[in-house]
Amino acid sequence: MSSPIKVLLAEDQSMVREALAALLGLEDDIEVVAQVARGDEVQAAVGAHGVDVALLDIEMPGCTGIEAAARVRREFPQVKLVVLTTFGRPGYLRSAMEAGADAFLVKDAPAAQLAAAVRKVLAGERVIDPTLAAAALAEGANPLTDREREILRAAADGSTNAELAAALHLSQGTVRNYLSTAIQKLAVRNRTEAVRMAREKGWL
Amino acid sequence: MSSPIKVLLAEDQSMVREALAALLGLEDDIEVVAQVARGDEVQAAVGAHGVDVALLDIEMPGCTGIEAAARVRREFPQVKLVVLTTFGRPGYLRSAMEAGADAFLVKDAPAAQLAAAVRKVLAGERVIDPTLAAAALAEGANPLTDREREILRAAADGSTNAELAAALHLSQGTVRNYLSTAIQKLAVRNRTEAVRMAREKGWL
DNA sequence: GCACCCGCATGACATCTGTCATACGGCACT
DNA sequence: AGTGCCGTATGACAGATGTCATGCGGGTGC
Repeated sequence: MSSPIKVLLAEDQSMVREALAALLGLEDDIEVVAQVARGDEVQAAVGAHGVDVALLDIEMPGCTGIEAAARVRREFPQVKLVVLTTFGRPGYLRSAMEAGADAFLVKDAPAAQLAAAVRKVLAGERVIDPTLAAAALAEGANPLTDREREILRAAADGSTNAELAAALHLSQGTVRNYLSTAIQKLAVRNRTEAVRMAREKGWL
Repeated sequence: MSSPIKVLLAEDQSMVREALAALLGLEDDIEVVAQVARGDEVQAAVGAHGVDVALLDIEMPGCTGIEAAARVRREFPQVKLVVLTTFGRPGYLRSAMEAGADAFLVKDAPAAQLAAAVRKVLAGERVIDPTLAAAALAEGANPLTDREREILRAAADGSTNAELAAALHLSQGTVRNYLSTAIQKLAVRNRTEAVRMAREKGWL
């Protein structure tokens, strides 16, 4: 074996992050050289430590792991990217792949797959749960327009049409039209269900 | 040192669970003797392994860690209970304490606190984040009645009044009345905000 | 150039939601 | 026995929400 694989860990919950570090630390050929708790610190840390593989959680403050992946891919194209997430949402998988991820793992997969994925991506392989890949292909692409997504996201907290209109500088009628088309595209019956559905699919 | 502290780990995401096990495994005086992925498997596992400390995540299939804690407390009063959660919701802390938990940790606390908490509860101490304890005391108890909570929970997925009425065998007007009083108690302006607020407080 | 989609807007209409007053039986506490 | 809260219910009303038709300007693709 030559020098160990240098890994960066990005995950906002300290306890989980450090636990994953402990797990990877058990492997002789892997060394966790950096840990960050925010998406917007990933890029700098990758640059500073000569990282081979970046392990990115999706849900993080600062920016999402997917956004972070895209940035690293642009600036350091040789760095391998593993996206790790709690939720196996097909839409997440799709965006992760579009951002240039080499592997996509869900946190309820067995722990052994983590180290295995690190080694595989370094060998040039891609690692994706086949079930999830099938689901992502089956459900097709996100049918929502940018505006519809924006409004759904803003409506998620229970804001009224009037508040949405004010926040997004739109007329109230326009807000209602967008919500209405989103509701139809998602085949649901009101904004609450629309938000739930979009979240579930990873389209939000 | 006598024999190591026997710990049970209950957490549904395998990767996180096994990572936490790796973390605790680094400690000489702690041994993870059992791992379960469901709340309803905790009780049996505690009985089968002569566990000293049970480490319970709240969000789990089967039953919640809090419910599991209450059951273990009833059947095995000498077992120490550490509740571990992603969300530092004051209402969760309150219910965990009422269920008989000895410690309450949030996952974004430093990893070192985990092993420390295990040792402390075994020594008879209680471990609670002081900030969270203050918040729990400041906000008072859950103001919602059983029925209100039940209806809020059912309304969370975007069901209409008619559906709620059918599901809960109530008249539509009654559903609206309950939602209305819940909305007022939570000082919000519609059901969506009410659900969000109740979730945030850990009252749902 | 012409279709087509997107973003934006208005107005009208039907339905859903939230509020309020009021009522009754049951239970708990005084 | 009286007071008060909870669960349940009804009816009426105002305001929010969802749908539909229609319109306009800008961009993209053929």
